Order: sequence, then C-alpha cells, then structure tokens
Amino acid sequence: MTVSRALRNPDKVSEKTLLKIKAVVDRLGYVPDPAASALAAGKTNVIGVIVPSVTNNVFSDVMRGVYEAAEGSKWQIQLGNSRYSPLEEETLVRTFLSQKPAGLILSGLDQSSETSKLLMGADCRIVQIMECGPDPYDMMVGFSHVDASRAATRHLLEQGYDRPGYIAARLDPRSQRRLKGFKTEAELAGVYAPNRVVTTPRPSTVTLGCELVADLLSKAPDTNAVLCNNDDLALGALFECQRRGVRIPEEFGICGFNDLEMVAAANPSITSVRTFRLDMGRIAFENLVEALQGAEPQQKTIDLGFDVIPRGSTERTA
Amino acid sequence: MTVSRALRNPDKVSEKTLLKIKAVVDRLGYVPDPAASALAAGKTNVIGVIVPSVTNNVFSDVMRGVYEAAEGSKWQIQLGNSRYSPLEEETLVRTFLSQKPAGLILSGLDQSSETSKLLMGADCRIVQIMECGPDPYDMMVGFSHVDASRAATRHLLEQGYDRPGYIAARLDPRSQRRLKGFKTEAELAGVYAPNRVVTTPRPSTVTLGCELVADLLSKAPDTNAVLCNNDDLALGALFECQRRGVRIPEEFGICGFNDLEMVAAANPSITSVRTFRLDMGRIAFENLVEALQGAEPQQKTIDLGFDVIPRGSTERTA
DNA sequence: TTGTATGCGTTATCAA
DNA sequence: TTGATAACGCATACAA
Repeated sequence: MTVSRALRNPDKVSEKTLLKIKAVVDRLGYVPDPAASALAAGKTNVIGVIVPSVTNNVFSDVMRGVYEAAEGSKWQIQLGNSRYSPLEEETLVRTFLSQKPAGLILSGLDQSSETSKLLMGADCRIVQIMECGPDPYDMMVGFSHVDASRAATRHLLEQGYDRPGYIAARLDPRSQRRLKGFKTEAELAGVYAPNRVVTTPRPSTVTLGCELVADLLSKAPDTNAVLCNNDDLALGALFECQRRGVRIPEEFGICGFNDLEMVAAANPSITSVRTFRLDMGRIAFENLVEALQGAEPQQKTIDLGFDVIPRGSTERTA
Repeated sequence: MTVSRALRNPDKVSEKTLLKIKAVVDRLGYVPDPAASALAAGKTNVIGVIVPSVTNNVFSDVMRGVYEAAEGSKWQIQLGNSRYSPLEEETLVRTFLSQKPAGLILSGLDQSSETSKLLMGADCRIVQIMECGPDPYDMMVGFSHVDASRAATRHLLEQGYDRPGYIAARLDPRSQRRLKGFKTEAELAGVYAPNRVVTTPRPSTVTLGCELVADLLSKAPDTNAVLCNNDDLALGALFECQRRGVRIPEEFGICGFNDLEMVAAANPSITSVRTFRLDMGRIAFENLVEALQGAEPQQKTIDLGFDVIPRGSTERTA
C-alpha cells in the first residue's frame, strides 16, 4: 500500500521510505499492472482518439498534434480507426468506453444515434475535433467547413474566375459541408451551375483529381476555375491541366483545401485553405487534460478558423 | 461463470442457457470489463504496433494494412508513435509490455540494447516489419532496402544516366541502408562520386526535395540523374527541375522510392520503387494471430520484395 | 453442462 | 506517515 502511494503521490510518503521503495523498485524492475490498477480504481489514464482514416494526411497531422502534446505525460493515447464508418465508430466508442477511459477525442458532429447515446451517458470527458457546430457533447475544437469553402470560393471570384466548378471525393460529412459552402457562395454571386460540380464517393487520390477535372472539363468546358475538396485532388487537377496544355492560372484557376505541405512546392504553387490540424490535435488534448484536472476551459467550443493562402495557381490579376 | 463462458466459448454452453444469457446481456447492455479480464487471465487481446511516424505515408499505409486485417476480429490494435526515437520506442515497449499484450509489431532492426533485452524476455509474439535482416526476435515481414536501392540505381544506369546522384532526408536506419545500396551499385559501375550525395537529418518534405536537388545541382552540376530517398523528395526534385527548365527525362532522370500514389500522376510520371506496405501490415498481423493460435508460420522471415516501376521521369532510351 | 471456490494486483477506506 | 482489510470483475481449476 505504501508502495502504491509512493509511486503515485510521493509527497504523501516520508523521504526515508520513499528512498527505500525506489531502491527496491529499481532492483526488481517493478512495473505496476495497469489492469489491476484499472480494476481497483475504476478508471484509467487512457485517452481514446478516434479518426476516420489513418492514411489521410489531414488526420495524421491531427494525430501527430495529439501525440506531441501527450509525449512524456502520464496520459496514454489509444488510437481508433473508424474508416469513415459510423458503425465502426460505434463499435470503437463501445470498446473504448468499456476500458473506462479518462477522455475521448473524436471527429466531427455526425455520430450515429446509438453512438450519441453512448457518449451522452459516458463517464469521461469528450472533445469533438475537425468541426465546429452547436451542441457539443462536452468540448469542441475545430473550424467551420462551410465558411472556409465560402471564403475560398470568394477568392476565386475575386480573381475574376466567373465560372468556377467544384470537384470532391469521399463525400464524408465535412466534404459535403464544404461543397455546400461553395454552392452557397456561387449562388450568391449568380454563378452556380450544377454541371460544374463533379463528385464521387471514391476515396480521394491525386489520380482521381486528374479524372475529376477531366470529367468537369468535358461536362462544362467553359469552366474557368475549380475549387477542390482537398489538396490531393488539387494536385491532380494541376497535373491534368498541364497535360492538356490548359494554362494555370491564366485560363484556369485551381484552389485546394487544407494547405498540405506539397502544394506550396508545386509549379505553379497551388492556392489552398490553410487549416490548423496540428493545433487542433494539440489543443484538443491539452483542453481535455486541463478539464480532467479540474480547470474547465474558458469556452466549450474553440474555433481555430482557417486562412485562404493565395498562390500562383489563382494569381490572375494582371 | 456460465456467462463468462457463454461470451467466450459459446459452444461450451447449452443452446438454452445461451439464449437466456444473450437476452439478459442485451437487456442490461452488459459489456465485459477488459481490465478485470486482463487481471484474471494474465493476458489480453491487445496487439501493440509501434511505428516511427504517424504522418509518414509509408507507415500510415502499413497501419492501414494492420487495421484492415484486424477489423472485426477480437484483437485490439494499440498504436504507439516512437517519433524515430529509440528512447521513445523503449518507453513504448515498456508500456506495452506492462499491459501483457498478445503480440507486438514494431519497425526495423535497430532497437536500443535495452529494448532488445525487453523484447527477448517478453512473453508475447513479436513481428518486426519494414525490413528483413538476420536474427529476428521472433518473426519478420519486410524487404531489403539495400537491394531495392541497388535495383533502382541499376535502373538509372541502364537508362544511360552515368552520373547519378542521391538525395536523402531524415536518415533513419532504413534511409541509410538505401543510401548504402546506391553507393554500392554506383561504385560497382565506377560512377560513384561523394559530391553527388546530398543528405540532411531534417524530416522529408516535398519542399525539401526542391532544396536538396538544388543543392545537388550546385555542388555537382554535371549530375544527370537523382535517386531520391523517397517520393516526397522526388516530387520536389521534379518541381525544382521544371522551374529551372531542366528537361526530365532527357537531361536529367528522377527516381523516387515507395511508389506513393501521387508519383504516377505527376507530369512526367515519376519512376519509383514499389514497396508492399499494405501487405506488410496485413501479413504481419495475420502471421502474428496465426502464431498465437498455434499455427507457426512456414518461415520466420518473409521478404515481400519490391518492384522498380519505370515511368516517364527516367524514360530516356531513344 | 453448470456452478463453486479462489486469486489476479491494485486502490479506497479506515485504523493505528 | 504507515498498514490492514476489503473490494474491483473476471477466469482458472475443479467439483458436481
């Protein structure tokens, strides 16, 4: 018992016994059994993180933010991959909750109703990331995808691209909100045309960007710019346009989303919408831990915003 | 007790009681406590996976392979991020082992001596991935980085690039072995020149590829091809050459490594060395599980090989 | 096929 | 400041 105390609250044990215990611990290579601890205490140091994809750069950046923040702390990150499936997410939430985690970080606003029930009854702190919206389960760190794509659309319009199109893949809830933002803004400007929107449920790749922009140009040849649902597609769009001899940015503008590192290096560099993925992971973790330690965050919802980063691919102003 | 049986070995319980139990389980929403289970049984269904990076596409593909193979099974994947640090890896191994995992999947051959000791004394199955080498702790699924870069180098030479260079970032053990392969093969052909090798410990990015190839061309302007330590660098190299008006593949050849999806879409498409990352993750998981179930794999070490994929960026043969 | 007794290694509680 | 005792919820071994 005194050993247990010594390891967790060293200040509640006398200097002398502390030293004795440490010596023995070292000699024996004693490591506490987390299972026994979890069973006795009814709680753990586990923070579960559920992302829709482990390969998508967007989420890997978020994960990295979490891992970097957690490094060296007593908190143990446990990662779940829902593969964009609300059902798999539900299973993961159930599994995680059975482990009595201290906290849960999960993506987005669109949980299944069963998952929602689980979360609302959960005895742990919860942070939703990637988006901002009403009614968080607990805390939230994200940004508005609608606003971000509206801003990007405005940028295209301001550069004089008056017949903008949109290409998207995957069509997860956040993609759909970005598409919605494009539509809203294009309609406001009176330039929305349904045949300038090309989407597919297939997972996003650079090659798919090539195909989608090809499709777009065949369906609506007068399109003079494209807002891409993400940077993979944008890079593909650039490659395809170059192959066809379509001059970027003079004849055709390209804007991506997320501002992955590679788009700045491209030729011409690609305009994109910067999002703060590392920060999102880091802040989600930090706020969660602070809440666990009794320091409630100033606000339940933190909007990290975004930045439209204009680059060569839309630099049309003469 | 009968409930415990019913949930784990349903065939050891009569049809009748099974139904009764299931009904009650459903009604109560009973979920077994994994901590109690772990404590009582002295083992878990956890398979720990330790990767050096969660952002590097190479490892995210491997992770995806593992997750896809594990989906729906009773095995629980737990991911650790060592961030290329042998010390963090050591901590992770210690943490994982304290949880009495059923298995451990970890990357490479270069563990710290302390980690090695831990692993050799570990009471769980172990799979090393990413590389092949002598003396596996237990099992191994990978390929030879030396052979792969030798083959890529030969490809460049066969295409008539007689003054090949090499650029590399990060310089983790696998990068170093690839560099070694290049050197070996270049020396064999009598075309090795130290000033045509440019490396940096910085993490690899596309932008860094631009910088490294710029550096290479200023240090050794007569270089007529570059083998890149990975595809990010290769894409950057392509961009930079295009900006400088260096004609690819006529004047200068570019070969990447890993065959990420994007390189095939580039313009010209980029030659690369295909590696089987998804398979690596999947097979590592499958063999681990089979071993746990008593079916020892045919061979302790599985070499998945690689394929040089020739593309436009080295298509020089007139 | 089912049930009983026992113990896994830790922590909460209370007493010394 | 330290220690004794009793859980925590499950699985092992054995008995019925």
